[in-house]
Amino acid sequence: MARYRVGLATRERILAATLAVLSEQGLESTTLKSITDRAGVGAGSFYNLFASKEEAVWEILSNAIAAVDPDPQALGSETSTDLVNAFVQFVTGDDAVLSRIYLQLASTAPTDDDIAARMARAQQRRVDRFHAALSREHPDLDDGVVALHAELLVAALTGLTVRQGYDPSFDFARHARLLDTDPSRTAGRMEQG
Amino acid sequence: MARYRVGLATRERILAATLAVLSEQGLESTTLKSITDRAGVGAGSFYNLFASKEEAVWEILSNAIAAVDPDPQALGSETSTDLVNAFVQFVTGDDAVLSRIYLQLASTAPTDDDIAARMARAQQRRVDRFHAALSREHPDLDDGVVALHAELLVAALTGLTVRQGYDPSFDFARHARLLDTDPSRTAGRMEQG
DNA sequence: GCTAATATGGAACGATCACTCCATTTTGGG
DNA sequence: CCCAAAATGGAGTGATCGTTCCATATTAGC
Repeated sequence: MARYRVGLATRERILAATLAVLSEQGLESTTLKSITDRAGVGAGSFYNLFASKEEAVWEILSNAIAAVDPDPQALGSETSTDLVNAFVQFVTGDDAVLSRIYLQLASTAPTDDDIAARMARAQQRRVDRFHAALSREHPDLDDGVVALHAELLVAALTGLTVRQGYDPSFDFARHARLLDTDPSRTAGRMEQG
Repeated sequence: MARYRVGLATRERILAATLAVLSEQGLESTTLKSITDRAGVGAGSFYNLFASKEEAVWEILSNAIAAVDPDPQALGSETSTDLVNAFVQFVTGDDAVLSRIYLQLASTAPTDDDIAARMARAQQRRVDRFHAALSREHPDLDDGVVALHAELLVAALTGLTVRQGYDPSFDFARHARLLDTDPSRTAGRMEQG
């Protein structure tokens, strides 16, 4: 759509405005008007560059999620602790509000199949990362056990994010770092149950 | 507001319709029109009985949350396993959709102080229950450790609920029942960290 | 510097929403 | 049976939303 230099520059300004509004006002208050006002741009310009409001929002969120990757090349050097710390960074770092928006989308997913599919993919990727790291740290354990423990770990981190959402004084990092990154005991419970 | 028999009956019909629409269509699609159409009632009748749409929705949600209580009189006889099972029932039982709506509200809470306060109270009550049960089961452990473990347990359950939201094939009950209800190892990690 | 492609702002559109207003009917205590 | 209070349906209100349309201005290849 954008072919002239001015157009590409405007596109960047709009994306920056979208990030700013999302961070400061949350998903619900991120209206087209709030974005275009912030960017100092008319609605016509916006729709000359984006197919829909959703497109701009997704572009920001995708970038935010990808940005918190401790090992972008997937070299297999990251530990489960690295991954927990990356998650803590995602939730408490500079763009913390985006993690809440991400969560908000996850909760509305059941209503929207498209969103549900995107969330499922992102979640699976994250669980796979934990799974791989845990396998490296505990090569002796059964793979099914490790996979399950990875699910439980990511779920706990997600749940702590929810908790943090309505109680800003909650010490997310402390709780996150106290989670169990050793699947051994989960293994014990599986045999028992 | 309602003083005649017909009015009270209409009130019940509206609440039943609200529950039905919430369950079948989710929070976002629960408009005033969808409620009144389902109840076979005009908007005027609705506002003769309820102050706002929110009032009806909250009445349904409060009931749903209260209904999944294993020990309503708080006699202190419930175990942590009872509480986990009650949570499983809340998420996978007949009114399962309500747990997703509950979660959806939790995620939008940061935007709305009133909702945030309600959610914080409900969450605290749940954590306290787990805390009390765990303390009964492990009277020897430090209270701070048990409190922290209760937080982690409820967070994990919440996270698994999110997971289930966008992947209906997820086996919530299995994962929930494999969570660690023994704070001992958490205690170990606290000393270490 | 000509010109077609692109960019721009903002009025206008149509849909949706929660809620109000009110003429009319129904209720039930005395 | 009376009649004030309560109940009722639904048209109407005003606000907000994403999106479209279009006249005008700017860009950049030639």
